[in-house]
Amino acid sequence: MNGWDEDEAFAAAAAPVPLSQRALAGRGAPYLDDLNPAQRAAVEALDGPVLMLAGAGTGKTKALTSRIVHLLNLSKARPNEILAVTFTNKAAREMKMRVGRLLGEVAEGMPWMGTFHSLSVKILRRHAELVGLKPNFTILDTDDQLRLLKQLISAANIDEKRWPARLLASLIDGWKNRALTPDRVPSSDASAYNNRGTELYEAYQDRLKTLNAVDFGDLLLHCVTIFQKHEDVLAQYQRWFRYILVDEYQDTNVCQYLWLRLLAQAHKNICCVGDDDQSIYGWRGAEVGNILRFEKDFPGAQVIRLEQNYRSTAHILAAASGIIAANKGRLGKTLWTAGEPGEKVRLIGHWDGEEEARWIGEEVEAIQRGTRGMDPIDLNRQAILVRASHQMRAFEDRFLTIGLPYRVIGGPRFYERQEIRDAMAYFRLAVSPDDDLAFERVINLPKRGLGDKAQADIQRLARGAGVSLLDGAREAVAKSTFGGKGGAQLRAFVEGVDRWHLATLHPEYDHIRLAETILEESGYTEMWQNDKTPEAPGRLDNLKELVKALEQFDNLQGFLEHVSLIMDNETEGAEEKVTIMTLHAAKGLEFPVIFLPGWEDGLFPSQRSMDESGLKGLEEERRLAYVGITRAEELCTISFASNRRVYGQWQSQLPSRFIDELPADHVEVLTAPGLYGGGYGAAASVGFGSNLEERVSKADVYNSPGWRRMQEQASHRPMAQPREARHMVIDAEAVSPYVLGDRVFHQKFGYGEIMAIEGDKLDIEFDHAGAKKVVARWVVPADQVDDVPF
DNA sequence: TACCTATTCATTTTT
DNA sequence: TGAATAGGTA
Repeated sequence: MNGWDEDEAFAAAAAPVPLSQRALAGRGAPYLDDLNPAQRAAVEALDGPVLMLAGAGTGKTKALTSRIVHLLNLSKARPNEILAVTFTNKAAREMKMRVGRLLGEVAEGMPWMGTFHSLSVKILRRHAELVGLKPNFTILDTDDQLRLLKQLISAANIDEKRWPARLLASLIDGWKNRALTPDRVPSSDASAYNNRGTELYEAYQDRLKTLNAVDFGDLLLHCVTIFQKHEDVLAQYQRWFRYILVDEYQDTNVCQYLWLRLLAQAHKNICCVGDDDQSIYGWRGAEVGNILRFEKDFPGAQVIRLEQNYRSTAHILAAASGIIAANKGRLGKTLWTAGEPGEKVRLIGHWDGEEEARWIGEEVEAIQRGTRGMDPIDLNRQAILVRASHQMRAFEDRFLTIGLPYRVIGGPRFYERQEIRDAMAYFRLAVSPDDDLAFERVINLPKRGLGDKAQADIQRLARGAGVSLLDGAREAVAKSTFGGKGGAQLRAFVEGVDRWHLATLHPEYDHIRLAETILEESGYTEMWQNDKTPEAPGRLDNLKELVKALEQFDNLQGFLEHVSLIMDNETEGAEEKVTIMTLHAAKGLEFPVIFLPGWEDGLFPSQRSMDESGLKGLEEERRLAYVGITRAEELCTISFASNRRVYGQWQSQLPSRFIDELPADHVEVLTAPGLYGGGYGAAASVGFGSNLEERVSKADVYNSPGWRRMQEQASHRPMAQPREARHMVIDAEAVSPYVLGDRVFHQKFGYGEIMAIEGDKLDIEFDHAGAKKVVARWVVPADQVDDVPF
């Protein structure tokens, strides 16, 4: 973005001239001048169906947002008549922001810009009764869903060991993704889940209705059901949404496709943006077919291709194009750039996974310092993208050892974390004491001496009387069903919930204070404070953050209403760190420097993917490779290891078949130290320049795990480890504040004892995490660990 | 009820 | 290898 156009737009909007006037005034639309011809075509083709095929890094968000602004500018639609759908909250936020910037106003006036799910909630709340729900239905997370299914499974006398609840859950999700209500599940699926899948699906839906709850899949499916069964309702929305825009169309599933098609039928002004080459969520129900079929589904559709890439160098683009060319049935696009050829994509093989992590760590540091005539690139602008999250560990271990700061993206999202869900269950109970799922979740958390048996008794009581579990518990307290400790604690629990609930009834209660009180009085905070596991402090931190998040809402109700859909996990500080994440998580992002490790057949492409989905699976993996490479702006390094520990077993690995698909002209092959003949001078030979030689001394090579292992293999007997360096204490007092035997605390590994000190590196035997080598500044003395007061 | 031990089984995860 | 879960035992 070069900025001047935005300033211009801002200035124009600051004047109190109506948009339509401005459009007519001839000054026109400055945002149009900043578009390339394809983008401009996509922005100006306002009417009728349009498919915008936007390759990676071709400025699709810019086109999309300009298009919205253009619609408004030409008075084609009022802000509330535009439906703009994204998959993620992040994308929705960004779109809002950028439209607002172009418009010079806050895009608050666009109520129908959001994710499929949030928009569906909005619609569903208005018509809940049409699918047998009350407007205040709760949205279950996957955890609740699973717990519910487990109950149904055991009620149906099915052995959950042979037929896991997860299996049923994914089955049901799959049906919902395909917009199949229980009565529509095809007979070909009848054998699913021991022939009882459909039956349990129906039971599950009944149970949800009773609980006045929906799962994520229902949000979309219920809307589709309403649209299909109630023409008048559908017609109302059809009329309302004059223009529809969809982002990431290649990721839509059948249900979302129907949702869109139904809504678009009246005006047929639907613009879908996507890239079939970046469809990587097939396993989650996304149908590439939706985008491939677009022209058939919407006759007369215009197809506009955005092919000029503004992100990556020519070599990187060529490598990516070379890979993706092997896929069949593409709509076809050719990315090009007006920019420099840049560095070739680098390819390097390593002896094993540790070696690979070690090498990447050194590269990251070298690039950070500036290497080979390249300007220094800070850590924030470098990323390592892996196929599966377990691959991250090798890098974490290595980076921890050398003290290279990193951040891991992915893992459980904030609101999916156990402690957050527990706390939310308490809040839910306070707001709606009848929430049985919430009750079940926290009744014995912290432990109140109310185990399975006690809970079953409460269940029976409640069901017998036709009341909620809380009331059942109340009954049990009144009748003194439980003696001793459990009985007293149950009383306290019931009284507590009553008290909290009462507090929420006050029109102007202090919800932040109440939340704190609840966590305090329930003993939940205390539970974690007493917890000695290394995660406990982090969990307390998360709880604090949760309470902080409450500030943005007026009350607990409002918070609960939105949190299941919008809680994001973006509390990353400004600190400089390398990013480690999965390829999936990287979609839509870009970094100057990208490392793509683990390109080995079976790992990437993943064996499982190929086993389960055959050629389709392989092609999706290939698209993943394409996504990975196209994340890189300047430097992309692909690597593989010959040996890797898989489930604790050493396995020799073959380079990924994708590697041979890379166009050789755009790839520079590096030779790793310690690999095959690479040990001696060859370490620095092939095209690598002298930097490596400077960095990796001979001793390093000889000490590298790969070298050692090679020696072992050659001699058929284990080689002595070079132990002396590991256990020698070098001037411990001078360098490190620690002494052998000191107890320390580490954010990730918890408490441990120092076994050896080498400079600023400590060998620590952790209580739970085992022996690790860690840089001193990552730990604190055990007695200085703050008790995180809540 | 709670803890300890044996067993099982391992992708990707926008909401 | 190790995390997660189920089942047995104190």
